[in-house]
Amino acid sequence: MAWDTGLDKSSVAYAIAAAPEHRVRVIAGPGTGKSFAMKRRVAKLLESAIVPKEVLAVTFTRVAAEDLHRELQKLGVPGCEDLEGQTLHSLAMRILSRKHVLEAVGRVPRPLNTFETKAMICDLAGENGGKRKVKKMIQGYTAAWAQSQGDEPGFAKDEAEKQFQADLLDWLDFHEGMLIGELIPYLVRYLKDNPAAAEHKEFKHLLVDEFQDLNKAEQTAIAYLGAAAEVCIVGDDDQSIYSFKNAHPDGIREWKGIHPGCADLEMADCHRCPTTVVEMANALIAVNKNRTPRALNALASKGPGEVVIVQVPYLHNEAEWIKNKIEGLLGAGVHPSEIIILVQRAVAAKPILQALRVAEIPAKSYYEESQLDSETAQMRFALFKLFLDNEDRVALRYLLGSDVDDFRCKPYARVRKYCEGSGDSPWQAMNKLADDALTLAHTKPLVARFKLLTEALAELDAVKADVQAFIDELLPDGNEDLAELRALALAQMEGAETPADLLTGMMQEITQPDIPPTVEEVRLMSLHKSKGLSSPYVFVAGCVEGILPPAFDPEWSKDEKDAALEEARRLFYVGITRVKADPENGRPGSLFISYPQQMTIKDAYGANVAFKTQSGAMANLLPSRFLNELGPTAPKAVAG
DNA sequence: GGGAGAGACGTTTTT
DNA sequence: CGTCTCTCCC
Repeated sequence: MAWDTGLDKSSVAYAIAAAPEHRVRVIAGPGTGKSFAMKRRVAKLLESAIVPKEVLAVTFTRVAAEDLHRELQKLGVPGCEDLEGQTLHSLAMRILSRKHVLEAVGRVPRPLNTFETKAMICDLAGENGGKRKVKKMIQGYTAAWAQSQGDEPGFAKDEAEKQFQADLLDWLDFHEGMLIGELIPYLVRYLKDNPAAAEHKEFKHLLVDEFQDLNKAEQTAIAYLGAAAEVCIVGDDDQSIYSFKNAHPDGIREWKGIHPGCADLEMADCHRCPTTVVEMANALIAVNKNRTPRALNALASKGPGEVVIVQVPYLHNEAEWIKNKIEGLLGAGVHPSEIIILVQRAVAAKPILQALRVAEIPAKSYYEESQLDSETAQMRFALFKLFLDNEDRVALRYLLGSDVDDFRCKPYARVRKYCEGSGDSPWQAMNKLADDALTLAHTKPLVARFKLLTEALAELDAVKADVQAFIDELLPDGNEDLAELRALALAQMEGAETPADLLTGMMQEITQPDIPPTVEEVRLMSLHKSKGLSSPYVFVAGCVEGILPPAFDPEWSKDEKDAALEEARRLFYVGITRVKADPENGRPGSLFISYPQQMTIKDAYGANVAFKTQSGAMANLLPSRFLNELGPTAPKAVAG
């Protein structure tokens, strides 16, 4: 198929695919068909004899990257099977792992899993004012990196922070690991310090999706990688919802000004939502002051759709109402996978999931704790890493303390001190201690723990030739906490000849549980996770002040509060524009917005929902202010 | 290194 | 309101 097959020459999609400029910015509202346009642009590139390896298509989330990848595979243009859709993080990992880059950067790109950082936090807590302070300062450190352009983080405002930063870097250096938040900044620093590096010319074409979700460091990485290439960025500042990772809508707004001669294109026809929803979304987002005025075009062919706004007395009534509605839909022949429920808080999601389960409606909640999060599973996973590489210092450090609250930080500090003096690695030192070739005071429990670990490793080693036996040993059948991890390993078994082959797939799964592309259930998720999805039946539940928008930190300035409020409004905007109209197939596009009058004080505290008054054990809630901002086309709220 | 009692804090998320 | 964290004491 030629890249322009069926493309109207006057359409924006055609203009995007064909834009000859070296810099192209596309602002594409929800449901306007940006992936379609991007695909066509890639197809055109391939047809003009561009080598797939020289095309870099990146997005911010893995789900989006996989979508993009799948879409690119389907192009049907020669070479498309070699195209990759990837996240910026996976690209950074790949580049930082190259030998010459490793040497230039001087840090090992071995990212710490969240559970592994717990050991690090304990090690750093003693000297740095406790765990809470340490966590805060880690946050500050990565935030400073994220906001920087690849200079030294330099966030240390006082002696305490300076000391902490030095300790943190020492720890990471000694343990040969990296914080996830350091990956992109170190890539940037490498590119900045090595202007002659081949990586600057690795790509001839960059396509960046969801540009509004990139933080400053990520934007800078793109700028370096794309300096000698043609760059096309796509995004929508009205859908910028990741300020907590320091992404900022200004990045995409200012991009045009930074690149003179940049083609600036806009996709505004909403091919997804029913007209009522488009009009509501337009009214809502227009309330934001800090934005370029712009509106989605509603397409009459989509029909008006169906919108219901309902208030219920209690949180559990909301669950009940949603369940009843869904039962009705399923009875009318709707498939569960056509329904998504968006809730911004786990407490609000829980009763809904329960109600659906009781009614035997297949449902999946992305708030549900996965077995992979259990401590048992994490320890087994770390043990696996240590088995594959005894010198994995992060894994060893974690395992040496993972069975106790303080991670044995004091005895471990003695071992580390010995290592730094002698040049031994922790693995070597622990072996000497275990063999009585070395004695260090107050390390008995630590050594006892190490002996348990080496026994476990020896048992794994004895069966390593047989992958099935290996899995049985590492993840024994019948252990409830390990069932999921075991299933995962068994699923990877096909084609895995050695234990090492197993790791890659499992690693992926444990660190970032997949959202499968095809689902059979009703899905419950946060508004963030819903980005990129669309569905004929969308519920947005728990629309009360304190959740949507969330409560403001009293420490914030007026500007900070305004920014948070505008982002929350964008989040709601993203949520309601998930609705997909398909009138020809009996799917008009339905949006159900619900909110309870009361929830228990316990839930309110837990979810950080602000409330002023209470009646008995119940907190009185206020309807979200956004419900009044949906304009004249929004139906009146009804009691449910 | 463990237990009791007081105080802080609570959301969304990227490898 | 509950859970995690810190301090103090043995």
